[in-house]
Amino acid sequence: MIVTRFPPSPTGYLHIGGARTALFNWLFSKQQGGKFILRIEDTDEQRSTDDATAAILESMEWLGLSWDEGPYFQSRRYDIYNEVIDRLIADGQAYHCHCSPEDLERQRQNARSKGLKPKYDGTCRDLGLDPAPGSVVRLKIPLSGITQFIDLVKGPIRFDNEELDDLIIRRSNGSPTYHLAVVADDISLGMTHVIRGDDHVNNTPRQILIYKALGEPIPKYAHLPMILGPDKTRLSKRHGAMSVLAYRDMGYLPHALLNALARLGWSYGDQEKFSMEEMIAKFSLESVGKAAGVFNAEKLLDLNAWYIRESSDEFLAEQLTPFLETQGFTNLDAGKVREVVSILKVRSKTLVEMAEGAHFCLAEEITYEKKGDDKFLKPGVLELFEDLNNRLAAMPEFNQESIEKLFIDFLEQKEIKLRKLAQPLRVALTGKTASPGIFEVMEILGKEKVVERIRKAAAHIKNKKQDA
RNA sequence: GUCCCCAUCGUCUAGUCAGGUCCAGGACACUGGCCUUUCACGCCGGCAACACCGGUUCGAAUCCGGUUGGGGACGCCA
Repeated sequence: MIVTRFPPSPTGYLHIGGARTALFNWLFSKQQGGKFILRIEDTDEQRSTDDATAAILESMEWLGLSWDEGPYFQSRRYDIYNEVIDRLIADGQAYHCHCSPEDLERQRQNARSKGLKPKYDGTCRDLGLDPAPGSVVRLKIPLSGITQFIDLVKGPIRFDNEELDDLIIRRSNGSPTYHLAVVADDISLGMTHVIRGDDHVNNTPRQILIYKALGEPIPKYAHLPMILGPDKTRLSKRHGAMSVLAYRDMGYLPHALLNALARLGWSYGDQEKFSMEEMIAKFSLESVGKAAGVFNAEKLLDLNAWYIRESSDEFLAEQLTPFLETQGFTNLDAGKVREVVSILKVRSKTLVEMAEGAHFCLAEEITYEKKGDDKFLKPGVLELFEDLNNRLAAMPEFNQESIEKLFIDFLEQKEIKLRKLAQPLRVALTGKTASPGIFEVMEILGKEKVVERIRKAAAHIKNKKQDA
């Protein structure tokens, strides 16, 4: 059985790069009928926080990237790492090093000045030193030869062992370092596939060498291309909202984000939209591209609008509710929400936008947008409003069809075009110059509210006249 | 600096492994039009790319070499 994992370090929020890595691991394991493990890499006590861990779990749950095992916390697995390190020392594969951080800095400077790669010079490698305060444990890297692997997305990659130095596997404070912990965990959890960001390519030979020193089978590797900001540099905070939770709060549907992420680096012919089932069925590491790519926020927005349009009213009403609540609506009428959702979904790109669009229907009072007020609520419409309102008030049945019929007669009598009446009415009824169709708006509002709002608009116009 | 990786429209990409069907296809964005009670949706159209130079070949976006450009890594971070 194949086993994949997503191992974030809890030093910040889950951003879209990490989310994509998690998604690809998840897709691959689902497709192969394997197992997907979540592991929190919190060996850096200084920078790891519980808040970050919580945010990561929340993000994963919101995205629906469920894990089959874990979350494991590396900070609670030190016994495993220590056993591995001690074994390496006992086997002569690792040694105690007494060089100070200052020594190391000097060595790096030295190498750099000679135009070489900065690295440890191996001072303590063959000294047979005992542990001492401040000492670390290093792995013996072969002095020559090459280490190579076949990357499932990039193809064969090889490194000269001379490029590598004896990496530290146990810090002076006794804790294991990243490379050691990752390998020890991946061995103990039975990892078969390591799917991770491009930035780990250079780490791979070191990790392979740890497997070799341990005599353990080496997993398959797949390195995903980096996600870049619009300026083509590595994604970071200054590129704006990159946290998964920020997208949730901006009103994106998890499926839309997932779809956008999947298409960043992976493709399936010309297909742009995938249900989760399709994504799982069609995903393959082979069709992951090699080149780094820029995250296209506009495409995500378009995708989000599309998924909103395609979703059921029930689902959307449920998704929309938290947004309505943050906008101050309480005791929502579920039926009302569903109704307004159904006419709003074709014109909402995000749930935030949709919640704003729902105001006219859910709020008791509306306020007129200045632009619409000035342009359409003018004395010229007063008489139309009053006449129309009398007729509307007398309607026995108040639905789109009957309203439209009444309008046809009314417009004919007054000899005006619908557009002359619709815009002023729209402002009177919704406060805005853009809204769903005017008949839809009227039906959803109901006769009582419609009549009242038209009356208020008329009064408002008269007021303006007096002021002027 | 050293090593590793990469290179098709502004962006995401198809095509590259098995060279001709590609004067390069799709999507987003932008844009012209149609529809229309506004805003959207929808529909029709437009703009726009094989980084460069050599080589192999009857023929190269596709294969090879180099150049340039970009990204990544060089931590007692992960």
